[in-house]
Amino acid sequence: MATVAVENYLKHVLLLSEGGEELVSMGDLAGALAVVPGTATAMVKALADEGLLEHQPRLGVRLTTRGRRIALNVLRKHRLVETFLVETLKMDWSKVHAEAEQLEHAVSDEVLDRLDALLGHPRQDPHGDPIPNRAGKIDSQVYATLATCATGRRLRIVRVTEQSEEFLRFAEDSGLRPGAELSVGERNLVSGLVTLTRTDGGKIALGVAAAGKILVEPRG
Amino acid sequence: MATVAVENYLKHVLLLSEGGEELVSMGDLAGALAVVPGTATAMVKALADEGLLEHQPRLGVRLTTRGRRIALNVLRKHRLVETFLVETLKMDWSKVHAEAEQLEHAVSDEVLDRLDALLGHPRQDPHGDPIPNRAGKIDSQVYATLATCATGRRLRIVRVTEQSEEFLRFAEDSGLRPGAELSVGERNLVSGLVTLTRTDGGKIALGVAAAGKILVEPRG
DNA sequence: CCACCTATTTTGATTAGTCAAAATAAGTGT
DNA sequence: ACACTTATTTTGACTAATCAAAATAGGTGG
Repeated sequence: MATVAVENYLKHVLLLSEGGEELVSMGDLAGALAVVPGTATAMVKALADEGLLEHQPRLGVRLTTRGRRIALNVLRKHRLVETFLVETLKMDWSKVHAEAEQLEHAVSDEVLDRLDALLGHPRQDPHGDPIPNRAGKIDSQVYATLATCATGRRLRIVRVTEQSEEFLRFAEDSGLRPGAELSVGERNLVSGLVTLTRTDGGKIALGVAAAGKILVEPRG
Repeated sequence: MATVAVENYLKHVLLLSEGGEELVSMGDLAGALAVVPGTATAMVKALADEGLLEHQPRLGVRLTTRGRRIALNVLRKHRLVETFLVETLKMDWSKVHAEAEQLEHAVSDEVLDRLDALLGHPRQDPHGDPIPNRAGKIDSQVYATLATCATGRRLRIVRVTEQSEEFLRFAEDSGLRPGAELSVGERNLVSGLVTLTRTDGGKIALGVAAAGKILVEPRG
């Protein structure tokens, strides 16, 4: 059975490869896992020996089919647990990521399936992140962000791709959660400022980096 | 923060001391944790240095106040999680012990409190084991067992003190779960056999060791 | 009192995961 | 082509938790 550390390495390789087939650099992986680069190299070598990922020295890593299967299962646990914490236990969506980081390694497949049923087989978690189904299939639709979308049009927030508690608390306080509707007033590339208008007329200013974390679709 | 191993050592010292103040022998502790005796000695020495338990060499160990506080919190998590798995997720009570062994180390105090509220602050888990409250207080009523109680009287099962899946499946199939009513027909100390009569008239034979795992109170 | 049995402790090794710091490989610009 | 920068890998050391097996300490029975 995969240890907690192994599950975390595989999960982060999956997240960093955006679901695609690109190589993930050792630096990015080490950064995501908060370990020094040498540690990541050592661990990656071991995981490659186990056949869970493919290591191209000095270039990066990519999941094997087996590794991907495990990573998707961990991600499914993470996101279903987050959904449970918000929907059933009424926890604040800014806190559930940290909780799920622990629980994702302790929840069995049977509990997972029962949670899934209890919640009505949700497709997204509270942040709008897609939940892989039991077969490991995951919606990977590409959305525009508040940093890249057309201005003036009516939009709906579909996803917030940032897990830090501070960011999410800010988003919550500003009404920027999945499902909320708004439009982009103006975007100043020089100052890096994006101005939003909520349906209630309220205006919010946002840095372009933060705006890039918020995915939207045209309302319709 | 206490590691998983530390939490397990403290929890098992608590369980083996029956809530009382008696010393727990190293052999019993090592057995409960499924480690060799030398491992338990080493770990106990470390925990004593941390001030979590008191080690009397060659005699045994006992929890300190700090160790007891942690152990009770772990036990509370274990039993509330079991209750959640049975009540909310409708899992079989014979399986929830193993699940809770994992989850008890991953559930935060905040999630714990919300589970407690969701379940309506239960006093016992599905096996009838008392759940410590948040302050660490735990019902420690002494009950008779099917091996020690008077024969002929009408009884109610209050608790089944054995966690193994096989035993619990047998108990379930025989209608021996907390709340069930029955009486002890006869008890043969020579053969070690206990005969039970259910309310529906059905008879069940049980070894005296198994009978000792089932706690009862006079119905009334 | 001595030999023996049993529980406990010690000692030496092992594994997983980690860090710090030195060594190396791969560009990049001049 | 050469010196530089930067990412990656290697090396050596450490911690937590464990096992196997040898050493030891208490009783217990004769």
